[in-house]
Amino acid sequence: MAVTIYDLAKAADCSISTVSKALNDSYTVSEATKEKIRALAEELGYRPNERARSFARKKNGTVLFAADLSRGVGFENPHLFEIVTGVERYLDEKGYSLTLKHVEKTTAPDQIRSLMHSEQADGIILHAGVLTKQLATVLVKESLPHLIIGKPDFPSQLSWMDISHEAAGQIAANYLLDKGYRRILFLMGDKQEDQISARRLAGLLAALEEEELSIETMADMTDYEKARTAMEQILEREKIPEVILCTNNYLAMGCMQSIRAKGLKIPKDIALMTFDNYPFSMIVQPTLTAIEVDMYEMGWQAARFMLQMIKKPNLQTQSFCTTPTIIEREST
Amino acid sequence: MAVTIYDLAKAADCSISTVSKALNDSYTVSEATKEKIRALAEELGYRPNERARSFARKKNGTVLFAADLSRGVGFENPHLFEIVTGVERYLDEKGYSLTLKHVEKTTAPDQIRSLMHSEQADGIILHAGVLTKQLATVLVKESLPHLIIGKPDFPSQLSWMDISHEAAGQIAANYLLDKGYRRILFLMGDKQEDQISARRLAGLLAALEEEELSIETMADMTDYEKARTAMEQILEREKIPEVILCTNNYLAMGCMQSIRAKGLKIPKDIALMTFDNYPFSMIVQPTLTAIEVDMYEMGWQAARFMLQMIKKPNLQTQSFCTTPTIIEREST
DNA sequence: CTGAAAGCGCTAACAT
DNA sequence: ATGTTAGCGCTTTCAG
Repeated sequence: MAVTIYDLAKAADCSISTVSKALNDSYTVSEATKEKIRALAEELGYRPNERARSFARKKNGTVLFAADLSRGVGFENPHLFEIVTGVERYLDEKGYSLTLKHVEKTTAPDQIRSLMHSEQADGIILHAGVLTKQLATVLVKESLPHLIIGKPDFPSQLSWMDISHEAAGQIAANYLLDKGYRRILFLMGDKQEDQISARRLAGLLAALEEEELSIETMADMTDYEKARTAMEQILEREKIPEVILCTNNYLAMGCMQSIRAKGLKIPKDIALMTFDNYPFSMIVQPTLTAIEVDMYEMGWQAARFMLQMIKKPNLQTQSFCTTPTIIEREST
Repeated sequence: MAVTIYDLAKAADCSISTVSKALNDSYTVSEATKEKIRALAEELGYRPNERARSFARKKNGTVLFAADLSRGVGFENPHLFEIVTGVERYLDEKGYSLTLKHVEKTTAPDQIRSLMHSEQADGIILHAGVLTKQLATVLVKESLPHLIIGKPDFPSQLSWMDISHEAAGQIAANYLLDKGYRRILFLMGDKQEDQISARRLAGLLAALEEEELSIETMADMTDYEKARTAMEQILEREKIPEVILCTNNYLAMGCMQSIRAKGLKIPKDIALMTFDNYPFSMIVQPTLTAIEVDMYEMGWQAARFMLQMIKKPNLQTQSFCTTPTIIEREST
């Protein structure tokens, strides 16, 4: 049997409460006995039983991270795991644990209510992908400590956190302006689906308007191949853009293909820049200048807020995390 | 306050032990009272307190997944998270939870000993990347329920699980032979570091030897650019290979670049195939035939073994998971 | 088939 | 500064 607080008390010739207090560094215990008990604990290899601890304290020291963890998500959405990583690291630093949980959009409200009521965790961070109004109601009404990753697309009392894609757009525009680029073409994603591109564009426009400049855009660039053929046509123009800004690496790759095929040099003849530092902006030739959004950092911040909310349950957080940074490379 | 087993007992006019048994579907309780209690539980919105449960049962229903979760790992190692996903899904199905934990190679032995002794989890799945002999000793000596993801590179009594890269090699070779390809060139990774390529080669050779064929290899293809330039030279030959097999998508991308630049057609003039269905084998033109290793499936299996070992602590598992499959596309 | 009672190992009033 | 004691909410013998 593992050594318990009783064994320690016996060995230290004191009561279990003194041991408990000593180990929890209570100020009502003399430094001398604390020392003694700590030494003894070390010697006997005592490890407090976390189960008993959670039970007595009525909290777990655990936060839940809930998202749709369907097969393939590791590949399709590495961002998600970068966030998870940041969350875990912060929690770990503060003595908390991270429990990862798959939930599905349709069943999430019940699942989450159940998980929280059964007190498996002290709070929950959840990906906006599984959020519904119904779930929002549960979260708010039952005042469950929560934080949504991603801004909900409906008004609510929810606590959430999101990357400022607008800021990313501004940063990108300012960088390009500084570099002397004026004729900019922005390749965006699906017109309906891709809200992120739209928000980036808003940021780009905000920055460019200050200089009374405009920007050309092409939407519905949903994959590599579309970008490649679009780029082919663009290069047929008499006057080509000075720089192509892509909303993701795949599009950038498509552009690069066409630019090369045409025999043009990057960045001499035309520059190329992309949002997201992933997956190949650093491995292609030339390496691509990219606007990176630091998902790890966002996870870290999210965890920080989460713990604050666990401590102050009436706290509400609604904020943008402005973490985009430029990684300057050879393509601009 | 949340509704407890006492409230239920009062409502059902019976003792708490009967309630407990009813809810745990014990056969010593009549079907009638079970029904009554279940209905009442539903009605009152009773959720057993998991903390109390774990405490009383002396187990958590939690398994730990430990790996090095440094910043960037979500991007650099999506495989890892695909495994995690598979693990979580299996555990969830069996009523278990997954706790994700960052550990570092150097401190892992202490961290893990501490985690397990404090009974935060019933078992631990850990990534071979953080495994050391010292840790192996801890795991074995203290007979902690564990499973290593990846075959340890030293002999031990550890339980582990790994993808059969040899099988993947064989599968690849057989596919190519069936397709009628004979002159095969295999682009491998770093000669020292990349054990996986070596194991794939072993499988390739095994299959080819049966047909008394050989294979050409080029090692130290550590990135896109190396593959691109290597490919340029290869295409200068009088007699070029019939098919290029790459150990990862980046190399394939490099090859593709050169093949196109030379004006050759894939697969008419030269075929291309790659290990790993990621990240761009499906988005390039032509789409690439790939040997996919199903990491999700491996995670799933790993979780299955883990639960077995939790139930039978003296069980040992050392096995290869043969999950590679061919995804045939346009490039061959 | 049901109930009484003894924990599970620790925390946190409260008393000394 | 230290000790006593009553839980935390549930499971699990053991009687009945």
